[in-house]
Amino acid sequence: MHLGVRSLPWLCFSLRLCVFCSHSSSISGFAHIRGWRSLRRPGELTMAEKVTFDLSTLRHSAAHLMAAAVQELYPGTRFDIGPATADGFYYDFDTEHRFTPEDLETIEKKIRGMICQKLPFVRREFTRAEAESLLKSRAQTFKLERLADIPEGDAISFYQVGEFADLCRGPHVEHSGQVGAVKLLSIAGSYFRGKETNPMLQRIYGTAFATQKELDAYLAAIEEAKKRDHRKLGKELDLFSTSENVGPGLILWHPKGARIRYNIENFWRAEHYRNGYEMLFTPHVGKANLWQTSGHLEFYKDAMYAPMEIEGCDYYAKPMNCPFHIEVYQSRNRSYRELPLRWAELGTVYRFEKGGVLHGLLRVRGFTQDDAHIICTPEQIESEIAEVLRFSLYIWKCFGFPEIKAYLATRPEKAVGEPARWEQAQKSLVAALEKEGIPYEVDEGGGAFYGPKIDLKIKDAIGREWQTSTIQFDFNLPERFDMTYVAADGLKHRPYMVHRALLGSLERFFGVLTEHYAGAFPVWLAPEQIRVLPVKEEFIAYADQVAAELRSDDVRVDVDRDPGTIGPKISRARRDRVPYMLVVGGREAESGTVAVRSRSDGELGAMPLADFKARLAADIREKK
RNA sequence: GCCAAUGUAGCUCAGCUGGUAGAGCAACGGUUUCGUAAACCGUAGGUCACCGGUUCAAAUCCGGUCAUUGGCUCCA
Repeated sequence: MHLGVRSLPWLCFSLRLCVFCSHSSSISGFAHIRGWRSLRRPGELTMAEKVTFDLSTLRHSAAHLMAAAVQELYPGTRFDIGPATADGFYYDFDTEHRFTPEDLETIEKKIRGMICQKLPFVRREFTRAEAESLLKSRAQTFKLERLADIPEGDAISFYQVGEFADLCRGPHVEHSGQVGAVKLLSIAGSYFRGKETNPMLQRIYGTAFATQKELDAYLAAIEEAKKRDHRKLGKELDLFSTSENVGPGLILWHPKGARIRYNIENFWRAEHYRNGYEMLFTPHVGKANLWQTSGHLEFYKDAMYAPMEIEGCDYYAKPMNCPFHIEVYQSRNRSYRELPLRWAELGTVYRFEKGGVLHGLLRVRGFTQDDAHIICTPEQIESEIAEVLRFSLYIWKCFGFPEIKAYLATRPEKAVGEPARWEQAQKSLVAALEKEGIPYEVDEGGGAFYGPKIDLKIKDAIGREWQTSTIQFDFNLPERFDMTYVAADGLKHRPYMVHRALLGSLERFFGVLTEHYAGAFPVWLAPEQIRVLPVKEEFIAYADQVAAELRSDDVRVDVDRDPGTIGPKISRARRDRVPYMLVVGGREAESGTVAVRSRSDGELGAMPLADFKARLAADIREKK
């Protein structure tokens, strides 16, 4: 009994099934019997086996197989949905049983069994009433809600594989053998329909590929990503930490991490000055009335650190820098002749993020924004945006991210500012994107309530995308703070204001950078650029001499003073991802040379120290 | 915040069904004097996240708290 239709636990409620069964045995190819549309029978699939399916179809089918396995192993489970995702699939279940990692293996085994059996995926259409009574009889409450979502007039279809039939639009592979290779990856909780007030379901994530080889490659990629995990590398390379005594989501930068950050910041500052920005410094806290005016207390109070009362006045740790920048603007009258103003600050802000969302450096409670505000006239806005885009691309190139994607986020339903201004702002964003020749996608309704924005995503060394830069129009704050400038007509006008962050948060960016370089920071950023390794204890003196000379050129250099052999020294330097090792012994001491070993190119042989310095200078200049 | 898992030496981890902790690396001391991916010997290091309970006895069982991890929700 290949189809298992007769023993259907919850589909078999109509005589039609019997009709189908008797016919299907004699029909090859597609069969249409009162709504049933069968696919080929398993024995006749020789041709179909060569058919390749869209990966997301295959994964969606894999999700059904997983659900089928779960239904069999844990009877009484209620099902929600099981779609394909970017790298795999999941299915949401509601069951008394709490899934454990061991269960994943059991379920996986069952799935493999079904794959071997080449069970067909069978589609059947129902009327709404039939579907409803079917789902009701099985107490599939979540499915009933999903059914109600299907618009009147749309087809209501079920797909069955093995013993499991699921309300589902499809499409699916023809039979389970085509699912290929499946791996279940993790268990997680997830709210029904993603709403916090709804019950929490158990979600199992997995992935599937047409072949085991592709699956293995994917799993290897996961392993590679794990090796690059900034939390692991941060510990291993002694870059940063958090402490229970300090508080979750608050980062302690260790000397080596701080060195890298300092290099990033210095570069950032120099480039900003070169590109017409000025720097501001503003306080970490401000009075409640400031946040009242800005609207933060109204919109984001829950996400702000609780106030501290000083002299009968509430002060809040800043969740944003903008109100302070606006206060600088408001410190005197402004003329159109001053505009545009481009004010930047590496401002550390504090946001009370919910405990469960914190993640290494990528999601924290205290972070430093590379924030800037551009205050300009409406006429200047387009060229200012274009300039920010050009500047961003340049910065990303310097940090080794040549591939950038842009997203234009437009007016959401709840928004401030007249639609005409939104229209105009969005138009200038598009014009700027086109002027810089940056391909972009439109994120309809994805803008902030106060204005449209462009988000940039960068692609790292192993192809992952990270959202970092954001360029946001703001119709809200200039109004709220009643910002004005005196124009040529002698009248007060409202300036345009743009928030923009390139690196985003320095903490987050540092995490991304660590993963991008797998901890092997390029010479210009590396906390320790050079390590001098004497081959014998007696050459430590010469090593010190070499180090001193490099240090006088502001090179970040250390000497491995361990009295041991050269092997372990090289091993340690490699472990610490030092870009250059200089091995020195009797030969080098005599000739005033260094034997250079590069992290990326291995042994380069002995060369005069001056030659090495030239090479190093070139690396730094080229940001290698 | 919600669901689940985890928390043992600086790091990576072992420690079964309860009988008051162990390895490797790192650190420190010594031996070795050595030329490109880890020499040898030794020493020290732990209120087993924290608090409470059960028990003659708790790293181990139970409850709570905190932190971390995988997700969900959120992300100005």
